[in-house]
Amino acid sequence: MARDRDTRVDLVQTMARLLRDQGYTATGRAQLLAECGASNGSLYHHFPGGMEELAEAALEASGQAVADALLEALDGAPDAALGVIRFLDVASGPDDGVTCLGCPIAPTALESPIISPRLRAAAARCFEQWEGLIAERLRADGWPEDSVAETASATLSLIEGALLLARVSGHVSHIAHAKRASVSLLAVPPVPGGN
Amino acid sequence: MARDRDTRVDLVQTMARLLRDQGYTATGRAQLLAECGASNGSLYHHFPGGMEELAEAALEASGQAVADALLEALDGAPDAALGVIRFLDVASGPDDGVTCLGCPIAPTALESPIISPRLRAAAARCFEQWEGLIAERLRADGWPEDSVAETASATLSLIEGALLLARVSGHVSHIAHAKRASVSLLAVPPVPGGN
DNA sequence: CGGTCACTAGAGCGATCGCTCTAGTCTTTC
DNA sequence: GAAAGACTAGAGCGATCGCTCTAGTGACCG
Repeated sequence: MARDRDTRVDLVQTMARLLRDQGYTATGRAQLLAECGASNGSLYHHFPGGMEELAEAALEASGQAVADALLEALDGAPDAALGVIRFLDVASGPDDGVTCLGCPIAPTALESPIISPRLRAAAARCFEQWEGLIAERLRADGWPEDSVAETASATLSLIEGALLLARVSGHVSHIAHAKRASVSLLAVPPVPGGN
Repeated sequence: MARDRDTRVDLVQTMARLLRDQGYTATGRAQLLAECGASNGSLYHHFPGGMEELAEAALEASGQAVADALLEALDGAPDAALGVIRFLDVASGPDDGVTCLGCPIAPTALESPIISPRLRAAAARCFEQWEGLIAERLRADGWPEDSVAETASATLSLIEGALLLARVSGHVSHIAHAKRASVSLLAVPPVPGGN
């Protein structure tokens, strides 16, 4: 059964990479099969639902990988802001000063609402999970409950936006700017009611 | 030649809407022509470069529309943070509590780097312009020059990320959270007048 | 009036799309 | 060794892709 696992994993990982680089619609079956060396029959054996089912599996795999990285970064940092900074170091990919891989979910997420409700839901689950991880850390740091969800949401927005801008513009500096912004965003929590 | 102008404008506006809703690759020629009632011949008369040229024109139109809204919001607000808040009110679209139209550039921008360098460049120009408008306002508010670009970048990241999350999740609350975050992000600059 | 030109309508092209289906090759199990 | 089942290879399907091309329409100008 080793052969089976390999092909299936190959399909998911290749699809995940293509979704990150160019989104769902732009990823044709022919390109996918060519790049991972699988055959058409294998694809429909492992994923009877076709491209959409494979894409969903790929989104889930990417989402979990990001969640793992985020959790590790947050756990290993003295406070949430430093955790976010550590995460962005990893998430922005190998730094060649120009290319930023960006979020593996966002491209598919943005085209999904009309194209495929199924993929939209999968993407939404990823974002929700990540936001939950950040919120959890804020709670552990003693943030007041009524500002936890709000701050976690804004932090994730900042991260996603920075990855988007960095990737499109080719300027990794957007990531650096987001890091510093996260410090002021995640400064010591204000007293409840101070707004 | 009013007829000419109308068809051309129709094409651009319909394309802009489709790009916002589903991105470039997912927008087929047939759908475009059906939704704006133009014929294939008209498309290639006005845009000899085909779908890609039309998409570039649509991105530019959308980008300018956003720039206009952003400038108006910033100009009419007492400080940058309130300007951003005003802008987000407009940019998130008519509020039905669920749907958020989102950024008209982002979907195409994210799939463009590999698909079409031309569209990537057009999208990058839009983001650059918007960031410039925010930076200008910060300068006018007396922000020290060495933090203007950085803060403008982070602010745009926050905006883009919030629009993304709101659209994918269907929770407009992400927009509200970004508004409050922009307040702490755009709090009074360190040393007014000093450098 | 006839000529010119901007514009539109839409048939038709080859290429590619996602997918189905059959035949074949493995590994496992008795 | 034979049967069974998991998996792969790849030909072929109808539909749709972006695009080219020709014919036709109507407004303007001499």
